[in-house]
Amino acid sequence: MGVQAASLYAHVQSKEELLFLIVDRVADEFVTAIVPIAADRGRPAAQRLRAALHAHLGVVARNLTTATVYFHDWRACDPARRGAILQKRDRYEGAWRAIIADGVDSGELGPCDPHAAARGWLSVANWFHTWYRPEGPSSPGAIADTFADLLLEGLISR
Amino acid sequence: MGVQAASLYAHVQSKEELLFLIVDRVADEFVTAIVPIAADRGRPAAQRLRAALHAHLGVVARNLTTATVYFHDWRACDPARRGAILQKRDRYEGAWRAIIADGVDSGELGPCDPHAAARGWLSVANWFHTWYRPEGPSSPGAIADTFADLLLEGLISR
DNA sequence: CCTACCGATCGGTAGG
DNA sequence: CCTACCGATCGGTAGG
Repeated sequence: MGVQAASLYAHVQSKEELLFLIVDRVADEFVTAIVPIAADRGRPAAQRLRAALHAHLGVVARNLTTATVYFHDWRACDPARRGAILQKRDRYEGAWRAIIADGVDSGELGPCDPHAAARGWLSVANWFHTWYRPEGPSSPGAIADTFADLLLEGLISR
Repeated sequence: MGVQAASLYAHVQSKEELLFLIVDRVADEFVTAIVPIAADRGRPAAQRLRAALHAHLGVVARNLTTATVYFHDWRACDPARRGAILQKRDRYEGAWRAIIADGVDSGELGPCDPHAAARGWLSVANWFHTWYRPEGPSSPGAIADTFADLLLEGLISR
């Protein structure tokens, strides 16, 4: 940022608060991005899952540095702040589970444990930041489509 | 380890060397675990992928602490050692891609980009260490089966 | 937002 | 493997 390290303390009380401000902002971006998709219960679950993956990879791609801090260092927050982050993460992951549960209830998706299935989608989504490079050949949107196809249709030929 | 921090320097030259010894050992475990599966080209690709996921989650579950260091901190190695780690990782991920390519060639798996498909499987595999707890209700083997089903058959009802 | 500074911790060494 | 120690870095404060 072109600023002396000591100057940061005019803006934050401690290094730990700075970490929390970064991590909490990313957590909010994830929640904000999925809220409209979670609310759109009339739409087919497959489309909503695809949209959620698009949204997630978009948040990561637009905030690659801070998203990496979010995934890497949220555990380093003090217990109270970590609790606030965990609540937002739980809300976010709950939205994924609810979308899958909707699809299972309607028969659109095969019978499955929404918790386990959401974990699969979130694994792909959360691992993304470790390998995505903006200068690479594929856009986050194209990558989201590729993985949505894999997770919806599977690998087995038919 | 019940030892003074300074005493470690009787065994390692630097903190960086200690990091490398941990990370390199985990990298070797991954490679060793997949070699026989990669070599077993007569077997259906779906079975080999399932076995590879079993093997991967087993390595992580049996080395939860060091595997976490592996995923979290391999980038902190100095460039030369980081290169050695990357070579092992590339060899490991190449084995996954080869299994998928075998399945695509034989028609057992649908037409797909083995690179992208392997990335999906490896995302699930590599994210595992962030949430797995040995005292939890599911064994690594059961978890591997659940995810293998999801990735092979997909979520869509049929 | 910078300079000057402080105490604590950290990576590492010497000597036993 | 421990004690005693060293220089450098780190988180943070005071004063401007």
